[in-house]
Amino acid sequence: MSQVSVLDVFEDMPAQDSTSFPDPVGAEGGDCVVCGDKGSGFHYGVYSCGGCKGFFRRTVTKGYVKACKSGSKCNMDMYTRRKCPECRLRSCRAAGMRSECLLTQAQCRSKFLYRKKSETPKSDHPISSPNQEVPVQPPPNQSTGTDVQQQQNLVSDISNQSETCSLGEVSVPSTSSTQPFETVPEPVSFSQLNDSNGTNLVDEIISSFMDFGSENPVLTRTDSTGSDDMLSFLALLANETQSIDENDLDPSIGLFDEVPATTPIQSNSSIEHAENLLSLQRGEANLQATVSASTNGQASEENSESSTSDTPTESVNQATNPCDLKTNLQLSQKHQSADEDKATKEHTCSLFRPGKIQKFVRPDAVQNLSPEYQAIVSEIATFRKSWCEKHHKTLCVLIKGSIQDNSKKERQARFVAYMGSVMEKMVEFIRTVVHCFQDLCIEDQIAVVKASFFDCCMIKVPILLANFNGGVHVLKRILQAVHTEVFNATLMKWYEGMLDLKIDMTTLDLLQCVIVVSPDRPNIKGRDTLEQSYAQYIECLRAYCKVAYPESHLMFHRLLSKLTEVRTIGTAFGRSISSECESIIREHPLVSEIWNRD
DNA sequence: CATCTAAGCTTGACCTCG
DNA sequence: ACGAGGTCAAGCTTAGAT
Ligand SMILES: [Zn+2]
Ligand SMILES: [Zn+2]
Repeated sequence: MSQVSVLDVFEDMPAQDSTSFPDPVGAEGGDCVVCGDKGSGFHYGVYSCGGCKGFFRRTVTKGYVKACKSGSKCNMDMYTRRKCPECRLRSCRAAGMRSECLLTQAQCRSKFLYRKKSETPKSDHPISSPNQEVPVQPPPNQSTGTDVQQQQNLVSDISNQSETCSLGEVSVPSTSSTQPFETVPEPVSFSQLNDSNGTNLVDEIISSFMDFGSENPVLTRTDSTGSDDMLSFLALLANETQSIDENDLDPSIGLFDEVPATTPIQSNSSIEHAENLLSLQRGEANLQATVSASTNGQASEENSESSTSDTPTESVNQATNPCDLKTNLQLSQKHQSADEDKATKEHTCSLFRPGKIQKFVRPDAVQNLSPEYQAIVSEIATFRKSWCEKHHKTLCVLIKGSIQDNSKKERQARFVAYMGSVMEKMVEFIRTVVHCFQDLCIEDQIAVVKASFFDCCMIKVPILLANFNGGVHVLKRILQAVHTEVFNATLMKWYEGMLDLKIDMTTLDLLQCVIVVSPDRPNIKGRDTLEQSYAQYIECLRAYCKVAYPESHLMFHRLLSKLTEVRTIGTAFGRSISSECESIIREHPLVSEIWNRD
């Protein structure tokens, strides 16, 4: 039962210019352009029959179709159209049907909730406990309520709730001690990775890659074999899996003892810190955070009811784990203990070399921006640069650790732990860079993070992969344990497609901002705030594209279409996770808020 | 191996909504 | 009226039992 992803099919097909809005295809009153059946109207831009309309909607939503067995060249008529879904999808695409015309899941959900709300205007008490989140009920399931189907619905519902995501950031929080740029510690060489000449290949390649002077690093792939081509090196690593796994790691370094896959990212010290912070803050959020911060074992009393997350209290084993989304949102500033910092420092390796990064933005480009956008861009760049300096060691440890994970179970645990850490960093990014975030109420903040998590993960994949030695290799190994083959292939294509744009990190971060403040999130009270911010980031992105990619006039439009695409793949990312991971996810409160639902 | 059966999946006519 | 998404009976496919 081989399957082919919708994105793959679309990529194969002659792409329409997504920046323009072509005239509808086909004649009113005529036959379906796809299959020749009697047309019922214009659907997704094409005059087509109800069957093809439904088929296109279902298929795009689902994300994959059964692969064709006869070379993807089947004829389409109203009788044969059922025989080969892949060819039918190709016909739809060829006819000009546009997936952009489908509403996003957030829009659908929004619509559903809106309808539901307006259906029951009487019993709707305007005054509701701030703590009591409107229980976001999924649409009623279809009649066939089997276990498997429920499971699928569950997963898809989660993607409904949490639409987007961000992979680039992992790590140990140490916001308090922002290091001055000039005092970047010199990385200790990870000398095992030597080439035949005895020189340290890794260091050499990475330094040349990172030594981009005053330029914002451009993430790209090339076919050149020059030493400045980070990706060719990554490919090299991918081809040399064995040697990296078995030989290139020096066990004496003991990197892997530090971050076992199953260790929750936050530890006891975070709780203390959370408590300290909470004592300084006032308002309803305090209660929620307190609830979240209490240890799971004790969370039975008055807390259990007010908790919006449905983590079954009895199933959580970690004695202390405040990895709750709310708590996380409270922890705007987390301190890393000196000990931890020291320990991490000792394990610095050359996977990433922040010392080589001078600037994350092209000064000349920024100067041409209006002061408003200049401020936004500079802030993003500063954050990213400081982030790299702060977290590179932890990332190195994590990536090296991932290489070490041999069993599927270990990799799944790593993935879950990693997602938790990504979530933390994403929150840090949002809090630091996206100013309007602070204006939202805590429920909105949670909704926004949940809804953008998967998409952000996808948009940031290039940052992760291009910045870290062996990133592709590591990611592939982990993903094999967690996602379906079909999805992984799609993800790699997405990744390559992003690299082909040759955009820089600041652009990716701007995209992330746009994703985060997308106003079409379900159940948002502060929609106006988001809308304003959204408009601002979109305009900023347009302006930045103009100055940063003067040679590429279509860049802004390409990025917009990537934003559409990222929703599809982000949704697929959330949906295609292996059911084997469920138990692990359940043990990680933060991650379970994203992937599990009631 | 053939047949039966239940469960799961896909389709498309028909529905509501804005 | 139009074109989105939602619904669900009917048909088709698949996996497991006999
Ligand atoms: Zn048709
Ligand atoms: Zn075919």
